[in-house]
Order: sequence, then C-alpha cells, then structure tokens
Amino acid sequence: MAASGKGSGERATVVTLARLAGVAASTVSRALKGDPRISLATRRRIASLATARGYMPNVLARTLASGRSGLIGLVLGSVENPFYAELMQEAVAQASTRGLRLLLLHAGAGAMEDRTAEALLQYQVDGCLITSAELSSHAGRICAAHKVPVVMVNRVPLLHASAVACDNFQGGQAIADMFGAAGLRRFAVIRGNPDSSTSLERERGFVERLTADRLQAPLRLEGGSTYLGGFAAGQAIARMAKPDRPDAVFAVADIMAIGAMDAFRLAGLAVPKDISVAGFDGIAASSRPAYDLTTVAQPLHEMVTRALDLLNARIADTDLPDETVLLRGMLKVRGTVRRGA
Amino acid sequence: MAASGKGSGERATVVTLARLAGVAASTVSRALKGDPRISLATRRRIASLATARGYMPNVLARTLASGRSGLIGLVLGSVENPFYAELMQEAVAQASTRGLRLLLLHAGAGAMEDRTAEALLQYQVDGCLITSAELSSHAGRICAAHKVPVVMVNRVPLLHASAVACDNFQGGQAIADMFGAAGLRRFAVIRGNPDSSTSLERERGFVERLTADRLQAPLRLEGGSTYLGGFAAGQAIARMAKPDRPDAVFAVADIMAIGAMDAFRLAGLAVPKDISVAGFDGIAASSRPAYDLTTVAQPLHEMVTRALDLLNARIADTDLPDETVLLRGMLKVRGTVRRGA
DNA sequence: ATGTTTCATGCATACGTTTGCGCTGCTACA
DNA sequence: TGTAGCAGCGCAAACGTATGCATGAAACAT
Repeated sequence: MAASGKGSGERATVVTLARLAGVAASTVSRALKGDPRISLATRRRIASLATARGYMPNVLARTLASGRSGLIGLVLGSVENPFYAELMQEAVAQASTRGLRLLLLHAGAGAMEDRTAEALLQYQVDGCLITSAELSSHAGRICAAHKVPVVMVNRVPLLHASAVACDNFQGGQAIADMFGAAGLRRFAVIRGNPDSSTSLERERGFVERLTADRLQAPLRLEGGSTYLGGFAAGQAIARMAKPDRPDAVFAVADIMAIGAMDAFRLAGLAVPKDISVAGFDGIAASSRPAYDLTTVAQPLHEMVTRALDLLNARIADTDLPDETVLLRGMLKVRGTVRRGA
Repeated sequence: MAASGKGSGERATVVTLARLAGVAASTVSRALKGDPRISLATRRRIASLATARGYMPNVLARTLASGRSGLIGLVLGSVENPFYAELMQEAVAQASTRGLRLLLLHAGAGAMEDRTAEALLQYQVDGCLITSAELSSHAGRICAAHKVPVVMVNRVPLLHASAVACDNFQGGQAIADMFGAAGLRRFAVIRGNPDSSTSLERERGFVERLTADRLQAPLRLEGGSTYLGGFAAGQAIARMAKPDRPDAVFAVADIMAIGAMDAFRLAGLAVPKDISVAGFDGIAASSRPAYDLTTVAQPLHEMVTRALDLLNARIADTDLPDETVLLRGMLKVRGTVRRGA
C-alpha cells in the first residue's frame, strides 16, 4: 500500500470535496459546520466524503478568512519552579480538550520581549495566557493595543488584563494561623521574587496575620523563588544560635521550602523537631515522603479552567470588562510542622 | 474619505503600505525581504514606512501563500520527569532565536493521539520535534504520510524519522566502568519506561559491560521512569538483608535515582557509605547538595541545536535521508559513589 | 541610431476558507 | 392561478501574502 494510505495523492480541500460531491465549495464549508441551511442528506454525504478522503481543514486559511485562529499564546517565564511546569501541562491538556492550541512563547530577558510580543501578533493569537512576572507589563500593553484579550495566571494584573490567581493573601494568613495554633512563636519568612505580586501577597498575608495576633514579626530572608535561594536562606537560618533561631519558617514557594529543608537536613537540624517548615503551591515534590511538606496547594485545575473561561468570554466579546478571579488554596497540613501546642 | 482612511487604528498590511508608498503590493513584499531586485532606495523607503506604521506581517497569510508556516510542532509527553521540562525550555529558547515558533502539543493517552496528529496537520507545521515515547509511532506515521519532517529527541527512531539522542548505551557502560573501578561488586539497575528505547539502551550498556567484565549481573527493578517508581525500588532494596543487598544502584534516570536516594535515607541507609547510587540525565536537581548525584549528563543544548539543524535541513529538502545523531553524555562523578577501591 | 541586456517594478493569480447576498425552484395560501 | 415565502444551494468577494511573468525604461554594445 502507498505511503499515504488514504487520500489519492492530493491533500483534500473544500474545493476538491466540492468537486467530488458536485456542489459548491461554500456548501461544503457550511455542511461541515452543520449549518442547518444545508439539507441533512447533503450534510451527511459531504461528511462521509470528507472522512473518506481524510479531509483536514487548513486552520491557517480559516484564520485568514474568519479572523479566528484557535491559537492561544502561552507566555512562560522560567520553568525552574516546577509549579510552572505543572501549570503548563494542565494548560496544554485543557486547551486541547477545548479545541484550542497553544503557541508557546518564552519570556526571556530584555530583547526577547519584543520578539515574544511580535509573535503573538504575527500568529494572530485569539488570546493570551501570561504566567511570567517580568514581561507582563510590556507584552500586556502590546496585546491591549491590538485588542488581544489577556489573562494572567498566578498574577494579579498590573494593567489592562484579567487574571486568575490563588488567594495568596488568605493563604499566607492560613499559614500564620496554623503556626500559631501549633504553639510556634519565632518566625521567619523566605521571600520570593520581589517583582511577583504573588510572592508579596503571600508574605503580606503571613506577616499581617502574625501582627494582628500579636505574635512576633518574622525574620525576613530573600529566596528569589528558586531552590538555591531557599537553600541559602536555610543555611543562614541553620547557622543562627539556637535561642535566636526561628522555630517556624514559611517559604512563599514550595521549591524554596524544599531548598531550605535540604539545608536544614545537611546542617543537622531536624524537621519538624527543631524547626517547622511550610511552603506554598502544592507542587508534586511537596508530597514526597522525603519532604512531606505542609503547604497551601493551589487549585491548579480550577485555575486553568477559569482562566480559559475568562479568555473565551473575552474572545467572544472584546469589550467585556476586566475581571479578577481569586480562588482559595487548600491548606495541607503535613509532617513538617510540629504538632500540638 | 473611504479612500484615504489612514487611521493609525488600522492594522498595516502590505496593501496599506503599498498605497502609502505609491508602489505595488508585490514590491512591498519583496522590499521587506530585502530582494535585490528592488532598488536600495525603495527598500529603505518602504522599510522605514513599515516601522513607522508598526507593520507586522501576517504569518498565517504568508503560510497560505508560501506553504511555510515557521511553526514547529513540539510533542511532549508528561513533564513529570524534569528532564523534559528542561528540554522544552531549551527548545523554546533556541527555536525562538532561529525565528521558529513552537506549537505545543501534548501527547496524552489513546484518543488524544489523533487530536494531536490532527493539529500538526491543521496548523501546517513545517516540522515536528517529538520527545514522547508513547505516541512516536502513530504520529510519526501520520507526519511521514504528509511529508512533515520529524526529528525525535532523546529517542531513537522506530520508523521513518531522524533522531538526536545521547549515546545511552555508552553512558550505561560508563556507569558500569565507574562502579567497577570503585570496587563495587553487587549491582542493581532501576529500569525505566519499558517502551522507551532510551531507558533500554542505558540498561543494556550497563548490563553488557558488567557481563563483559565478568562482574555480577545486576538485580533488575522496575522504576517506570518516575520519582515514585524510583522510590519504591529504593524501598525494595532497603528491605533486603545486608548480605544480599546491592552495594551499587544505577537508576536509568536521575528522577528515579533521586527517588531511590530518598527511600534509602528514610530507611536509614547512608549514601554512599552503605550503598552507591548513579543516575542518568543530569537534571538540575541532581547537582543539589542534598543529592550530589553521580550521573551522566546529557548535552541538552547541543542536542536541541542538532535537532533543529536536522529539522531545518529536512524542511529545506524533504527528500533528505533520515539521520540519527548520537551525542556523548558526560559522566559526572559526584558524592553518591564510594571512592577508591 | 538600432538592437540587446539589465534593472526596477507592476499585474495577476494562487493559497484554502468563510460569508453576505442572491438565485432557483417548490410549497402553500389566498 | 398568481404570488409570497422558504428551503437549499451557488456566486463571488474577501482575508494578506508570495511569486511567475510581463512591462517599461535606462544602459550598453554594435
């Protein structure tokens, strides 16, 4: 049998199908969409012809004619933080079931920004999902100028855009409450990327709740939202004299919490006996027995669903007002926090 | 007024620019490409007009006319293994500098395969990078039928396709040599996904070299290329009575080695004092002080470069024969292997 | 001064699809 | 029997770009 198996050589188009069916190309186009103006009999005939010939619509041509590409730009920052890899995977899976495809764009530094934004326009994306802190303002502005709807994920919008995020503030508070209830009294917070609203909100929720409860204000260490940053912060904490040393550490991202735990372990500090640890995100690694990390898990599936909903609505109606959806994360108390009072 | 309609709100097209420059659209098209047939003066004039108007070519229209989309399909499997996340990031970065964009496709189970393959054709991808074991045969066949060049990364081709991979066999041998030189004598290998040629080759290299050196054939455990699989295998090993227990474990992927190390640690087994461990891939986590894992690092950057080169060549000339590039990995001896003889 | 190149550009058409509008017949109602 | 209404379909014009071929003019050689 021939390499192609199906088609008799040429790629099937609406025109070829039309010729075969003895109708006009427009009829084929409409029939394939189930347009009720075409009789059921004709629709069936064309449909079976299409599958027989292995017809695949040329999405690009459709875009040109209709203005809709079915393409969503997914702008990623670094995926060093596994949370973003998980987010991406979820986005790909859900977009695919909705018949959307993702154009993957990397938001590197500086000059790349323009290239990234260019691509968004050149490929006529219908909308855009942004998960990167750095380029949000620039690309966001460009998208707004060209009427491309934008939804930020895990970010609050700095500009004209909608957003879906976890209620980071509330999550930070929840951690503070939990530490307090466990009888912990000396705190540290490992901060994230200072440009990320997400990190700041988590920290703010934590700190404000401690203050409100008249608990000691936490020591603040920089972690930069990376494993290495968390590790370094953990080392710094481990080096402190016992009386000064915090008995509970909140890292505003799991990946940093994991780094800190590794540092503690290497320094001979036991978790949670000597020091309690909590993170935020609920990445897969947090549930590994080796860490069993207490954390606030982000509702990843729901976040992506809502983000695509928001985007879809704004693609259908460009004039919809911006909207921010805040979803509550789920506190998962696991083994890294000392029990009881 | 209808004739002029110069409103800067209008999206600039070749036609718009042509009208403004007082030339034909074809001249604009050629000028923007730097076609030497157009005089330098005209080219300059049009170029400046284009930037002034913020002209962005419509890639989709270009594709329709020229047949080249500049789009590369990137077919991913699960990114549970961080190696693939790193690979993806590298691919995005390099593709972007070459002016290629990536259409992200997820290779889920079963039914998704068809949807995935459909998308490849519908969006007229110029070529396709496949990193997923499961769907390689199916999607590969479809691509071949439609003359879409395919390059497998980290896979050897089962079918009509080119490929770039690390020399997995040689890497497995290198691990065996290193274990032997360290005086280790009782071995275990934690196997990967049984459908993945990569995993099998690593294992084969390891086993054959041990055999060739008249060393004991290794115990074989299943790890399924996941953290959890590695962890379970580690637990199984840790449960063994000391005299039977291997003194060296080769996990054919770092993520499994890390799982096994966690299991050892939890079981009170010290690495490398009680047991030596080696992995394969060189993922970021392997270099963390908490693991400091001996491994064979894959030349990620080089692999992606070669893969894109292969793809480019086959896009330019569809009749180029398939080619498989094997790159040597780099053995990184770190702290998880007992020193000396 | 005439014929021949070379250069710079325009014309037309193609790519595959969508979509507004118009054209047939047929049915039904008066 | 005439005519309005409607179901079913075709025509043709987009969408933005690329490209083979034709064209006109200038430069060159004869």
